[in-house]
Amino acid sequence: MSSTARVHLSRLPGERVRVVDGDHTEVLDPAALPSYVAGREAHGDEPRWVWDDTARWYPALLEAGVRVARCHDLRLCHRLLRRAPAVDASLLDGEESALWDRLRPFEPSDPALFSVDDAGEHLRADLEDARQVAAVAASPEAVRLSLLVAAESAGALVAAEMTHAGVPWRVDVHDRLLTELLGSRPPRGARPRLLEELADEVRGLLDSPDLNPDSRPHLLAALRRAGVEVPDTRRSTLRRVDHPVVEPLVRYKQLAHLFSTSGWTWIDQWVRDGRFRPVYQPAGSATGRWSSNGGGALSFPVQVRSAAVADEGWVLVVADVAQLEPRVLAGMSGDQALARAARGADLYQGMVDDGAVPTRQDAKLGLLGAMYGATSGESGRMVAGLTRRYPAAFGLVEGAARSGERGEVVRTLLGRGCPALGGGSWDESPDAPPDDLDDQDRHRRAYGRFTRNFVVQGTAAEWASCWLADLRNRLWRLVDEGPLEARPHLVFFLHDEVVVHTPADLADRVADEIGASAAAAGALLFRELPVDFPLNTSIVRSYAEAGKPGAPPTVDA
DNA sequence: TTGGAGCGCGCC
DNA sequence: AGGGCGCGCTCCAA
Repeated sequence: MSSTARVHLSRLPGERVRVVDGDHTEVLDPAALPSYVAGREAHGDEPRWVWDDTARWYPALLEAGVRVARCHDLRLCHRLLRRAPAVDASLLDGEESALWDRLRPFEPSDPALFSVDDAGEHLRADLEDARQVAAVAASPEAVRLSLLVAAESAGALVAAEMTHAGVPWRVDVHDRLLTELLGSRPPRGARPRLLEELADEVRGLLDSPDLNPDSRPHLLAALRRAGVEVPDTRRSTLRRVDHPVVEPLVRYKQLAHLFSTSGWTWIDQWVRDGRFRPVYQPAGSATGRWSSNGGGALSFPVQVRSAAVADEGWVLVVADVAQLEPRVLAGMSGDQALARAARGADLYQGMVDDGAVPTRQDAKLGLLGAMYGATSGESGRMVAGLTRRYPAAFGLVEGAARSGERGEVVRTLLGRGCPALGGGSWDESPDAPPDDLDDQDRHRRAYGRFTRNFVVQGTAAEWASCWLADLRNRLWRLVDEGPLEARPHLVFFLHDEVVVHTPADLADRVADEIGASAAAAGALLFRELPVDFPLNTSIVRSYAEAGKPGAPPTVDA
């Protein structure tokens, strides 16, 4: 690791904080921590703060106006290193290591630093950190793992900062939208007027006055009585049926979904003081992608994005990567031909221009099919032809699938290992391999599809972490002073997309930095093979205006 | 009353 | 027989 000082923070019984800085140890009152940290940051040496869980320590610092430059998140990295195939796991064993194995992510509902019967209260950050540093150093993949560990920790800082700042949210706009589509807010437990009218229309058309359209069995029975035979009530299934009930029923399902997932209850729960503050879990999924356990940050529908509106005099800079995963595949596999197709804004078109496929749609189907393990249909057929044109790229995912089918674990470019077959979290069957041979075979094949996708999705997540980490620093340097939320700052991240809230006069520079950090992330991960990571970037007042190619950037009201 | 499973939806 | 996730709903067992 670098010469950066590592300062270890641990909780002590009696609500004290132990600070270990090299040979120097002191004990602080938690209330004194922000000024201590601010003092160390101000000296410019920017130590690496080592703590058990960023989500536990950092919010209070941010609340006090203290931003840190770097950290090491022991819980995240412990998990990572435990599973990394290139790490000698025995180096992680030692005093308290079983407790680190069991440490759960910090929950925002917990008291910030101390809770009564919390085993973690006694965990020694300095001891665990020493084991992790040694485990990385001893690995043949030390360089890549160091990068991964740093990027993941930086991601944890970004997550806490985004929750702290929040997405600017106009409740009045959201409410107006809901009222137009659903009618005014109903009393608790009731349907809004327009939704109820649609339900009535469906009941009438199916001649089932008591039907609850939210109940699948009832709905299936009512459809059957009306002569509609369907295996399920999915929208795509219903659309194939020719019956007058289909149109109002599909509309009902759409609006019911909006009402329940993004309606007034959601506003009450997640929007405070004009900010939507989702809770992120960096590396919360098996592949290393972020997950979210609050606010539905990963799925808030396009329909309500118009309520995300920049503050007066500010704008949102929205940027997403075009075809992130195929580009990552090109980079990690070293596939020269695919990398060549990836020069420029549209990788799929690049494959067409390359003469590999007749149409853009074919390119997309074939590539996605290869990454997801499609075996049949149009997608499956495309894969065969493309394998000849892009042998390294297609060979890489194919190899990962074979490894999985043999029951082996696979790893990402930076060394994250996937969960073992039957190990639990990759699917819902913890152990107990099926006794039936056919089932066992199916199980292995499913695992092969998982490992196939894991290598690409996981490496894409690593690219995104590096992107975020670099962008975070660049944004911070754009302005000389002021707390985080008074400067250009990240407010949202979703796999391959970022949103930055910034004073309008800095928007162009922010857009440049987003592009520069994307290029930097690519160079960092795939130095041997330059792959482009072009962005669709919009400067908008409202999130809903973003992402329309050709739409003029609107900077005024 | 509660918790988990399964469904269907939405995001990538 | 296409990967990852969260969430709200209904239904049913405890």
